[in-house]
Amino acid sequence: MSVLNSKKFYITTTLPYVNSDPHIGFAMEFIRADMIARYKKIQGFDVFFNTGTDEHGLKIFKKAEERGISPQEYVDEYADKFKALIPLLGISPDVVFTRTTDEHHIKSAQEFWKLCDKNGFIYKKNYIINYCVGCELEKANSELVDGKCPDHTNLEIEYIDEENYFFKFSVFQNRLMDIYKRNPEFVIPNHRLNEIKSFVERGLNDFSISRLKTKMPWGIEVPTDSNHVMYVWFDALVNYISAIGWPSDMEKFNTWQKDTSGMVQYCGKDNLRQQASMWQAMLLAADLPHSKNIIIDGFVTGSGGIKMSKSLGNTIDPNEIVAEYGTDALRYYVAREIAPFEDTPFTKEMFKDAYNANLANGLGNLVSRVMTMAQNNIDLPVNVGEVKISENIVNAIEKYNLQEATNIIWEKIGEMDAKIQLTQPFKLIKTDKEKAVEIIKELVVGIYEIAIYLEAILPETSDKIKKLVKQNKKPDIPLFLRME
RNA sequence: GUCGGUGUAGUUCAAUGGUAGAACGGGGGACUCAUAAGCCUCAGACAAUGGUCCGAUUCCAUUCAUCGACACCA
Repeated sequence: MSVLNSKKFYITTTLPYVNSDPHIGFAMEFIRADMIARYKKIQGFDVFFNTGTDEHGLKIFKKAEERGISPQEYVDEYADKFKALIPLLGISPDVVFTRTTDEHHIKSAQEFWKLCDKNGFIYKKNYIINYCVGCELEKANSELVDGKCPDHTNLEIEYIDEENYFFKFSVFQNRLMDIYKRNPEFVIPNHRLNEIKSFVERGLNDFSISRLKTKMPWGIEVPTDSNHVMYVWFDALVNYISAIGWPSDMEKFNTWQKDTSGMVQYCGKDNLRQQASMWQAMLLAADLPHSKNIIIDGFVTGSGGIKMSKSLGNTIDPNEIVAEYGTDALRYYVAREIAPFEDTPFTKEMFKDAYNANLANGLGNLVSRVMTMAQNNIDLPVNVGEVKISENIVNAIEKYNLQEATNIIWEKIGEMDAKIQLTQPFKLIKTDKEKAVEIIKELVVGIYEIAIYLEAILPETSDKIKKLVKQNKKPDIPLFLRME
């Protein structure tokens, strides 16, 4: 199969850290990236779609220890849980799943380290660690309250002096600012670009990129020093290029990183700095091209914008939603009801309301009423012809604004319901059959168009509608049953 | 504390220096092809205070509320 001449597109999610079960925030990110990937495929691009799991680090090591299993057993179990999202969320089956424990990733991360080292951007220095004996964990300065661990205020923080490798982040300030200035769409939405600009503008500190192996054995060994393992940055972030063959298959790498004019990264707002500054500096350090777009999502919150947490009991489990409403219902909600780029509350109540109003009463009901009229009054399937995605939907998706795109589709659904009311083909059929059939045919073409528009958003539903049109048949069971 | 964002109907959002729009939810109506769905229709809002202006929801200031950044937490 020759793909030499077609356009290329590379999109990736962040790799979630596997210290807990998949949550709705990642499900949202995954679904959105999938919609963009599917859309690009429909537009004729060859698409590389990457996701995976971040599986190293002290927290995972400790959790495995607590459960008395090996870290590898622990991460295997979690990798499976995250892989299970692919069918659950209706993700393209050809998505590439990169684990940071994969052999090729480990090699890639080590080569990346060596290259940055060779280029003079890695050095060793002493690093003071805040260690809480109560948590048995290192603490960041920002995690401390009045110099103490908030969970163990009775204990003193121990300051441990150890040697770490550092990355010369500070020298990239101007070059990063340059990227931001030359690429006004580099970070989407714009206010997040401003945020990262002001962060970089204030000046950058080098960051620590290794840990002593004696304290944290669960990581990728630093290739130049077997006493150290890599800290998360030089491990997890490198997956974006290890996934596409760097450095073992440079032809593949060039296809997906250079011919695409850069990777598109989806991430949550808590990942802005890593993706938009640290990772970009790392790419510069390795003489690799920077990313094309970094799309920042808001958080899914509980009712009233309150942070979701297990203790508040306001978390949403994607498994539960899909079990009750189906994959496409969740995809619909993610695309249209959760604001792109901003925080949005998500409650089961809100979900049910949106489902009933727009999927059961809206799309599902429209397909039923149109196809019933078609089946009863037209002998052969309607010739629907060639349908292209409309211009305004294309524009919305180019801006990664799935809400705007789906709004356009639902406007069309509303217009079709209004048209049926206005033209009343179900009544006209008794007096002017020819005219009524003509209207019904137009309606069938209309829902076929909607099916085409929905291909990337609700693939399963899109297929169902196309099939019904081709068979000139009303659905045996409603597409989306009303929920009470 | 410093810097920045936001505050509009019950809810989620939109627009605008000059009668504030929508969707969902709620009330009413006529219809029946459809999942008691769809259509029509009614009610309902500019956080507070001051200022600029002929006129402010929109600009400015202050207050209150809320979110974020201020780095090595992923």
